[in-house]
Amino acid sequence: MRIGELSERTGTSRRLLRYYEAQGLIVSSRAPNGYRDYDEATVDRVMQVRGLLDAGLPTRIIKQILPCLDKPRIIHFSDATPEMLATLEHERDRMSDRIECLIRNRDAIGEYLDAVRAKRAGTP
DNA sequence: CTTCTTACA
DNA sequence: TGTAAGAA
Repeated sequence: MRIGELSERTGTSRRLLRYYEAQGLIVSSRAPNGYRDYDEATVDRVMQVRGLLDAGLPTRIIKQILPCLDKPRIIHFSDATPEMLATLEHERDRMSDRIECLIRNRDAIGEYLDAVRAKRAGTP
């Protein structure tokens, strides 16, 4: 498929798709007309990348650990160098911190909402 | 019409 | 990351 379809199917702009490729996060072949050509698996790969990006990981880290997370949920511990393990542990901890931060803010918003509702229900 | 590359008030 | 521009 061409970049337009991949863009629609992944909800990612063409600009970003080309950027991901430049960063080595995804790959593509070229059609005779020069257009990028992606295979089905790329759709999942982009979702994979987006998930990692959304989790707060920088593209440079994703580039080096993506080979370890080829398929969703399945880890390739074959090429697990000590550096790689350290990086993964670090990122895992960062995710945990982020999760805690998110929970705090989510709860703060929840409390605010409850307070507003309580006031609205008490003084109509 | 779609994609490519390059560049930036 | 968006968008503009010129070419294919």
